[in-house]
Amino acid sequence: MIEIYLLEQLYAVYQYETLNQAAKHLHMTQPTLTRSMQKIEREFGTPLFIRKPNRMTLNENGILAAKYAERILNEEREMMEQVRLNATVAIGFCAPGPRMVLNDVFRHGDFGVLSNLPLQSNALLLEGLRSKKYDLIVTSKEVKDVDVYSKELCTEELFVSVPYKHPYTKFQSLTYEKLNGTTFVMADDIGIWKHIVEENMPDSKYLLQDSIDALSQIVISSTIPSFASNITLKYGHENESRVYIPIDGKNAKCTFYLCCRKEKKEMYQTLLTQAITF
Amino acid sequence: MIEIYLLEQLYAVYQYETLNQAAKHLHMTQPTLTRSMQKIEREFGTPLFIRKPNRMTLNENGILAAKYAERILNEEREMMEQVRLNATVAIGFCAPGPRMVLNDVFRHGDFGVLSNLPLQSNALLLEGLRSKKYDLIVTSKEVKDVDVYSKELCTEELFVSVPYKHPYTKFQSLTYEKLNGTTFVMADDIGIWKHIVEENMPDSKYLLQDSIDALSQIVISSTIPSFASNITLKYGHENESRVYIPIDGKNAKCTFYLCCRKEKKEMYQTLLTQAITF
DNA sequence: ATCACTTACGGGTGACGTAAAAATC
DNA sequence: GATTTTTACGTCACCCGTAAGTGAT
Repeated sequence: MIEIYLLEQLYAVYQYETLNQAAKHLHMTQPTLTRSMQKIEREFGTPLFIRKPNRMTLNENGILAAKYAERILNEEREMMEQVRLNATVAIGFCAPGPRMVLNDVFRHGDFGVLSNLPLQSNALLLEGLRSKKYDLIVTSKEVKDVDVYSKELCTEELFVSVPYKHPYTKFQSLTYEKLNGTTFVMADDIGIWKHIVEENMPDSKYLLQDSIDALSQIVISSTIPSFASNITLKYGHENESRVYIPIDGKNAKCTFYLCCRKEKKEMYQTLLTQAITF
Repeated sequence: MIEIYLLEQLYAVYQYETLNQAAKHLHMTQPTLTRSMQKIEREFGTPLFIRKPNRMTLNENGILAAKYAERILNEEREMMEQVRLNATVAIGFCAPGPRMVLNDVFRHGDFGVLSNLPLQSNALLLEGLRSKKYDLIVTSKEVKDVDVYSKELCTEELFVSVPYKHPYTKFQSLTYEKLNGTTFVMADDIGIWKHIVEENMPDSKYLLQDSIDALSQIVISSTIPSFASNITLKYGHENESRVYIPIDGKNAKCTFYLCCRKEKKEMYQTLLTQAITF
């Protein structure tokens, strides 16, 4: 039995011609490769190299072995890809909050791999679910379609994030009316929430950030109010230098529903029940 | 990267359905398999089994992975076979002595694998060399064919082996004439030597043994004379309870020649020069 | 009680890196 | 002197077996 790691090393030596070069590409040292090549020869029970004091060349047999190695490595790569693909559950989201929830479920559970697709509107999600682009979708409204099984997943509640000395910190809670007109910094890609805040605070200005890193930087180093939620706070996006104030009113809450095609209900049964954490 | 040994174990679990059975066939313990299957799941990043307290079943994904594993294992087996085959040098011998010599050379040198073919007469060897059944042959006569390159390999000298108190032990050396009529125990498969001793000691009886083990047993536990040679003695077939007496005369020596087709002389150059040890 | 799997612990192999040597260019 | 391969040495990971534990039949 010749292990994959040896075949990988043999193939690298075949490709890069010297142990030195091969070692560089494999991110290891030459002596290790020397030993590996000796081991491979021992296991085949036949020499694969023509050895001269400072030159090592694959012989006819070594080239044959290297070509087999290439085939096997490709098969192995294909196996990894296909098995992972087969295990991937495509879930469409309308907001980043529920994505955090399910990411957490997938990380700790036994449901395979969650593919990371861009956020979409409820309508597009439902269309994608029907066309099997998605295995599951998370919508912000209950779906009453006969072909679709849906179940409440979680409720996200909006918070305003401000620095310690900000005037808002004297309130226990806030409302959209009070906040309307305030300038916020927020991520661009937050799905449904963008419409919600823009509709409820039409006079506010929103400094949209493409990258989460950029947003974090600005939140840390400025006094501009920002948004958070019970979900983002739970999953470690809480900032020590900020105070989080809940927003009252039913428009500041959003309940999400996890949906699948009815015929797949069985398949995702465990997931559908286990995912309920809020 | 999933190593071959893990794929082998996964495939065994697929075949034998329980860890218990698979472990038995793999000659290992269940806990080891448990850990291996956990490791494989970690490396794929997705579950491959449906786990119940005392039952583990491959899920759809696990079956897919197991089938890939089977393919890769077959490829690996094919690689081993083909590379070894490609490295095998088919050598035909007319006697076991030179085979020991070359076996030793192949064991310690870099010439690949020596295939173990039955002993043949010089004529059949030469025919086999021409028809490419053999890459090399070892004959007991120099070959003067124009297509064949031959080189002296070694000279084997015959000894008689007798127990310590045997009457022959008073002689420094013996001759065929003196020995003729003696009963010997000897291996059946000793090629040319069988003819040599039968011709030179026509009145002797030969207790032929098919297996080397049987011969050894008889040599150890009886007082029947037997044969040996400078070569068998060198390669560890010497017996503490026996005395070895050389046989005089040119018919008790045999010089062997290593031959290849002339066009292959280059290829076996190193071997041809390095093999000369007697 | 037996079976099937998992967890905990300890040991030995071996894969790796570092250092240094040998040999060629 | 630079490059390439090999050898020597020490370390750490990990693969394995033993023993004990959990849960189901």
